[in-house]
Amino acid sequence: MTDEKKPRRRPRSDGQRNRTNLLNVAKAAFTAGETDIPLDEIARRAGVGIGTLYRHFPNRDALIEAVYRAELDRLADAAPLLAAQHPPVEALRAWMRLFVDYIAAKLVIAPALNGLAGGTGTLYAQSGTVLQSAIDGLVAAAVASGDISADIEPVDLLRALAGVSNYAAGPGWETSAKRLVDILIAGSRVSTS
Amino acid sequence: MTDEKKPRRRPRSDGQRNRTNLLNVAKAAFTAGETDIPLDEIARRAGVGIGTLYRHFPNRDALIEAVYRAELDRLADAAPLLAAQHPPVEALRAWMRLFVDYIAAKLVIAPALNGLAGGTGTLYAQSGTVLQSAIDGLVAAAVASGDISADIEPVDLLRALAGVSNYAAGPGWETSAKRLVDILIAGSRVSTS
DNA sequence: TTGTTAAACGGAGCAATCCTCCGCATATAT
DNA sequence: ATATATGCGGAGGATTGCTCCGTTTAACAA
Repeated sequence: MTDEKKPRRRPRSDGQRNRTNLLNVAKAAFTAGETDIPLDEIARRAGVGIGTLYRHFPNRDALIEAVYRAELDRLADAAPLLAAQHPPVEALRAWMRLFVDYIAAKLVIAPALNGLAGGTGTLYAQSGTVLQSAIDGLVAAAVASGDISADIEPVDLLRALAGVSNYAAGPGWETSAKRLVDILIAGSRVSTS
Repeated sequence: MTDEKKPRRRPRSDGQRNRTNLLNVAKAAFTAGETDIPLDEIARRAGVGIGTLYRHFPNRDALIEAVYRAELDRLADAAPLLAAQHPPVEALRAWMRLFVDYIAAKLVIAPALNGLAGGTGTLYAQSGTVLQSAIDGLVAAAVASGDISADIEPVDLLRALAGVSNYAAGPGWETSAKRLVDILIAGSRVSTS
């Protein structure tokens, strides 16, 4: 497997520009709830040909994943920052709330995302990792400080949060989601019984 | 709104039979992970014409919802049964575990289901109610017995469980899901701090 | 049993969408 | 200025969702 990268040339500037254009347009569309928008339409709005879209993103799922990944990376990056500013348990809570805020900010990538899950589930395996490591650190710190139980698996919390994004509809869902965060925190503490 | 039903005749037997046939075939296909199966194929496997499928279910989403609803009803029906057999908190825990089991039994209707959420979200509003009332009863009993906090909104727990179904992939997901149930129960108890 | 009628059936065909293919244009490097 | 690899663009084949309407058949009455 000689998998070496040989960048004989620098990547072309127009290519980069078109790529980010496509991502922005797609993100805007998905955010606006137009999850079933034809790909031709996305290409048109971005001012490129359909062929260009398909070169950058070989199929619909790849495009969705790319949009999704970009946002998740930003969310993941917030974790170490919060860890530096708050005591462990509060950092964890804050991050989970941030997760909720992301969904509230109409960055509802979840629905689009879930369409993929039906296929292989590989998307989660890939994209999940950045969130995974983000929350891993937060939980590890809280365990180390003796605040929450060592039995807690970070992925459990992630699953719960993911669920929120699906039910993210109807009035009052946001307060409900934040209550859930508190329940999760309370349930994760070292047993006081 | 004269919304009266005038069943001038009894429903035709072949109609009923074809309808259940379609539901069974669709359920089998979705369960097997073929969420993207063409509707023509479903009709073929059920031994009916495509037109028949579309009369019973006006579009793909309607078919998915019908499959989904049938399973959810069964899950909801289990709630009062469990309530009669266990103390309140344990009944709640048992029901939530049953929820997990349903997903484990490859009744993964969730992925298909989530595809719809992107649209209007009305599906959740409709189908969610049967689960809602099921868990409402369980929680109310647990609150009444003084075991869990009155602040708990049942829907919060439902959201979390729904999340599990999305992340239902990879080895060990099931134990993770059951751990989550325990966390939720622990977090819902009357605060001991 | 036989006739009548409303209900259900079935599949050809239209429209929309996904994605491929390949000749053309342009940015990069010499 | 020239060469060439990289990226662009859109026509078109294949697939799928859904509609429409003539034909078939089960339910009911006499």
